[in-house]
Amino acid sequence: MAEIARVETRKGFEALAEQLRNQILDGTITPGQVINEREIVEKSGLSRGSVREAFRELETQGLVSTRRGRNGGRVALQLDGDILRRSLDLFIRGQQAPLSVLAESLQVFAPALAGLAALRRTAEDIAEMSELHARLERATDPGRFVRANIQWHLAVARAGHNPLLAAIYQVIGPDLLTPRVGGFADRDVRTATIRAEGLVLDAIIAGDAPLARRRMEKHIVAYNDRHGLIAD
Amino acid sequence: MAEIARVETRKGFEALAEQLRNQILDGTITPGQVINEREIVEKSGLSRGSVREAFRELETQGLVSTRRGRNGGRVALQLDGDILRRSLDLFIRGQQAPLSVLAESLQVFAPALAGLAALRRTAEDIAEMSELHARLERATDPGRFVRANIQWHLAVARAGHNPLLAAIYQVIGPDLLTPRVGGFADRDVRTATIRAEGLVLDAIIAGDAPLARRRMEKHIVAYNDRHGLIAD
DNA sequence: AGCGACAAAATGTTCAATCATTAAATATTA
DNA sequence: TAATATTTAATGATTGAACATTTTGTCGCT
Repeated sequence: MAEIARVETRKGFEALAEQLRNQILDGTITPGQVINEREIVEKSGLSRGSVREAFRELETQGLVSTRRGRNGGRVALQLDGDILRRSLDLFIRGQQAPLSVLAESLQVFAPALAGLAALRRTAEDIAEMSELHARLERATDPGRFVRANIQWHLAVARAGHNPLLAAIYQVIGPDLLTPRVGGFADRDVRTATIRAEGLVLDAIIAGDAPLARRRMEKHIVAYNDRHGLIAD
Repeated sequence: MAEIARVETRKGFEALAEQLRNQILDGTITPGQVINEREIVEKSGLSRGSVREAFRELETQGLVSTRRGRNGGRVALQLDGDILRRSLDLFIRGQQAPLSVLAESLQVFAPALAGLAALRRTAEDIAEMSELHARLERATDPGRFVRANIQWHLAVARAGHNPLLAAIYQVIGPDLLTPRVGGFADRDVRTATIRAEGLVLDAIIAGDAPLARRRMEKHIVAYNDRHGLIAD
C-alpha cells in the first residue's frame, strides 16, 4: 500500500490565526492598523466566537492589542520584548529553576554585553550610561539605588545593539535577580558596586571590549559570591 | 477631593485564565490532570465562550493542551522549552533581526555552554556527546551531517545543566542558523568541523572548562567568519 | 465656546443549540 | 471465540442571536 501521511484537521480559528499572524509579520498589516472583528467574521466565513478565539491567540502572542468602544478594534502591534519576557518568566516559574540558574546565566550575559557595548556604543549610549551611573552615586536609600542600578545595566545592554541579547538580558537580568536578594542595604556594598561599575563604564567608553568584558565578569562574579548565589 | 485610583474592570476570561494559570504553576493542578471545560463553566459562572477564551490563552502560553472526544479535555502540561522557542522565533521574525545578530548571539552562548558542560557533564552526557560525534564522522551526505551536528550542539547544551541557557540555545542555536546558510556541502568544511568539535569534546570530557570555552569560541568564530556572518 | 444628552460603533458576555471527534461499550459475524 | 462493525456517550468546536459595556462622535441648547 502507498504511504499515507497523517491527516491533520486544522481547527478554524487556528487557520485564521495563522493567516493574520503571517500578514502582521510580513507587513501586509502594518503596526497601528485597526482590524475590525466583524469584518473578519464576514471575510473568513467563521462565526464570531471562532474569530474571537483567533484574536485571543494573537493577543497572547503579543501581536495585537484590543481597544473597546467606538473606533476600537484589534490593533496590530510592533513586536517588542514584553511578550518574550512573559514567556521566559513563565518558563522560569514552570521549571522552578533555582536562583543559581539565573545567577549563572547573568554571569554569561553581562560580560558579553559589556564587550559588545565597548565596540558599538554611540555618543547617546555613553551619555545615558554616564548619567545613570551618576544617579547611582547620588542615590542614598537602597530602593533608589537598586532601581538606578537596574537602569544602568539595561542601558549597557542597549548599548550592545544586539536586540536579541538585550531582550533576554532585560528579562533574566538584574530585574529578576535584584528583588530576590534584597542586598544593597549595606553602604559598603553600594560603594563597591559604584566603583566596579565605574570601571566597567570606563572600559566601555574607551572602546576596550576585552577589558570591559573582564571587568563586568569580575563584578558579577563578586556579586554572586557575596550573595552565595552560585553553589558549585 | 480625595485621590481616586483608576478603576480597572478585568475581563472575565482574563481573571479565569489567571486563576487557572496560578493553579497550574503552583502545582494545585498537576501536569497530566484533565480539566473539563463544562465543569469550569459551572464553577466560574462564566459563559462557555469566555471560558474557552481563557483556555485559548493558556494553550497559547503552553500551559495546557486540548484533547477532543470522549475522555478528552484540557490537559495541564509540564512547561518545556517549546513555547519559549515559539516566542523567540516570533520575536526574531518581528524584529526582522539580521543574521549577524543570531550569529553573534551564538558566539556568546556556545562557549559558555561548553564551559559549563566541562564542569557538569555526567557519564550519560559524555556517552551521548561521543555517540553523536561519532555519527558526525560517519555522515556522508550534507543533510545527515547538519542534523547530526545540531544534535551534538544540543547535547553539549544539555550537558551544561542550566535549563534556561539550554532552552535559549536550542532556539537560537545551530537549529536556526544552519538552515539559513546551507554550508557543509564542501567536504573540507565537514572535516574541519569534525576536528574542531572533537577538540571541544576532548576538553569537556577532561573537565577543562576554560579550554572547552576557548576551543568552542574559536570554532564558532571560524564558522561565522567562513560564512561571512558577522559584519564588523 | 462649552456643556449635556443622545446616537453610533466597536468589543465583551451570555445563552442555547448543534456539529464533529473520540473512546468506550455493545452487537454482529466469520 | 475473535475480529469487526455499530451504537452510545462524553467532550471540545462552532454557530447565531441577543444583550452589556465602553468609547467616541454629533447635535442642540445656552
